Amino acid sequence: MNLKEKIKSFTAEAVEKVYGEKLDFIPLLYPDQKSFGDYATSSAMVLAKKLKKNPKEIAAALAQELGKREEFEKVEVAGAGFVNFFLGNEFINSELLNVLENVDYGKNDSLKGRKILLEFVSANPTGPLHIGHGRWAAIGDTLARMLRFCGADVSTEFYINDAGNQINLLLQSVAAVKEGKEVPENGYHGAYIQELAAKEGDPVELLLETQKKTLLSFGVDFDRYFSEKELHQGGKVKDTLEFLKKSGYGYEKEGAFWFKSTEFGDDKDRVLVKSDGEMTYFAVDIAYHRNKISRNFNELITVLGADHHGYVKRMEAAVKVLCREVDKNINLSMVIGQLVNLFRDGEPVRMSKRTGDMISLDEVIEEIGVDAGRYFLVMRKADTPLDFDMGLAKKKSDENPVFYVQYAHARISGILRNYSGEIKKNLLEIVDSPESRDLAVELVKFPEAVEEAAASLEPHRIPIYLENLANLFHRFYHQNRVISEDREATEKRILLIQAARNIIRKGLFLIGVDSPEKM
RNA sequence: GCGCCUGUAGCUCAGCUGGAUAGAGCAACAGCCUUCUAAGCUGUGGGCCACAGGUUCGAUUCCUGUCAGGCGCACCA
Repeated sequence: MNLKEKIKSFTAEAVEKVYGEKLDFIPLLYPDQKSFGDYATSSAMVLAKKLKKNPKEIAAALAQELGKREEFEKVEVAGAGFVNFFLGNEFINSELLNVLENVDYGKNDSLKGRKILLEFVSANPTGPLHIGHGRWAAIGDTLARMLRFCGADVSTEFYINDAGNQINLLLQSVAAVKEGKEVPENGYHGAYIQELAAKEGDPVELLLETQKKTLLSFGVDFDRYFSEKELHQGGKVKDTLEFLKKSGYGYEKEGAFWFKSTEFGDDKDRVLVKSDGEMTYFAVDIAYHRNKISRNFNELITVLGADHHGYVKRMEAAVKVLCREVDKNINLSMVIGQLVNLFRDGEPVRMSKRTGDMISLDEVIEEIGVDAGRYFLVMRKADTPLDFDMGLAKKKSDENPVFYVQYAHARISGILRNYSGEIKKNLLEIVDSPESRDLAVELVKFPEAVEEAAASLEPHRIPIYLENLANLFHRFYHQNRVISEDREATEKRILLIQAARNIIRKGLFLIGVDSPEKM
């Protein structure tokens, strides 16, 4: 159990002990002022209504009870009825020793038993990946790392749309170039089509290999690349349509076969088989999800570009129907990633889909590097559009947050290189100044920061945590000389910055960014 | 017209299932390197949290409406 959860349960116990009441939710927050402690709860205000008592009185009684816990130096009542918790140095110190001894501090089993299929990117193999795919890749891969860190069993998957209309258009476009003819109006026109035409082999395979290579160079690999073609070949799509028919959620109308998604809140029913006998993409995707479910996952997560969000409702509907077949309740979560606007030093970078002259993810990685790329693409909440300035990402200055965090790591590494000596760690009280305390408390909050980020599927919280941590380290560094004549102080500070380095490394690892020893 | 997302400092954004005087970075201004990396630190200025109602002891947070922007609304993928 992480510290936050622990304090919540302490509070719940105190409430029960003093008032015999059970609260279904304990609000626990980080106060915005230092004088209000490290954590605070407003439970007394919630209880006040229920018990028809003065919130301050309740808070006082709770504080009295909670003050007995050895984790706290003091527990105070403040304001209209807040209970403020101040962590004790002894407790902080003992937690720091855990950080030092356990390289995987923060690793937990809060999501143990959850078998998750995480699908992301899933680009059509009809062209090179662009910056948007980069965002889904960075978000998806970070999610996978976070969820695993919290004990979930995660399989990552890239669904290859290697069948259907778009593929035909691609093949026609390449063939046209080969024969020296005009590319069809609705075909693909990018420069890469020319390159493909000059090469031997299946254009789809070639493009897929290029995409895989791009992703690998971005530090993103998948447990499985799932081919749409295989679904068709195995007759799985037809089976699925059969099932839908039997389930009562499929019906024939005007020569087409429809899915009754309106039963589940969709705007209209959706066509699965067109009147010309062709299956829609949606039909095939239902078959894919049926396959996912048959593989015994108990949770499905899909990272989806905002340009496909119209698709959410119908897929949720489909999964509900599919669940009935196996008599299980499988949750489908969609993480919608808003689009990326690319800039170069404030000027928008033109992206023309029609001519295919889009700047590719490869070019972006080449220009700004993997670290800055991944960092920038996960640092914003997925549901806000991202303004990505390549000029800024390249800058090695304080405008650039990724360097700020990495620099903290490099600085610590530099100090540690300068120090050689034994440390008797169990004898020491590490926290010995306001700055060291602030830094230490932040380190101890790492587990709950990761757990909350994972539980809410919000990878952007990791960079935010790291920037805050790096800031606290830099402040500590300026106020407290680490290596000095004072041997005891030196040892304490070495331990503290070692702990900080462990956490920064782990945090950067979770977003797939390197931790340089030197910069 | 309908649906989803967004609207917080000059700019880019945080704000944890409703809580205390709304935060950070950048930009601006003023300081700090004979000391472990100045890619850093300290300080100052800067806000009707888009707007209007509602629920509540308490709303940036929840509900309704309005306005603005993004993205979707096919027997395309």
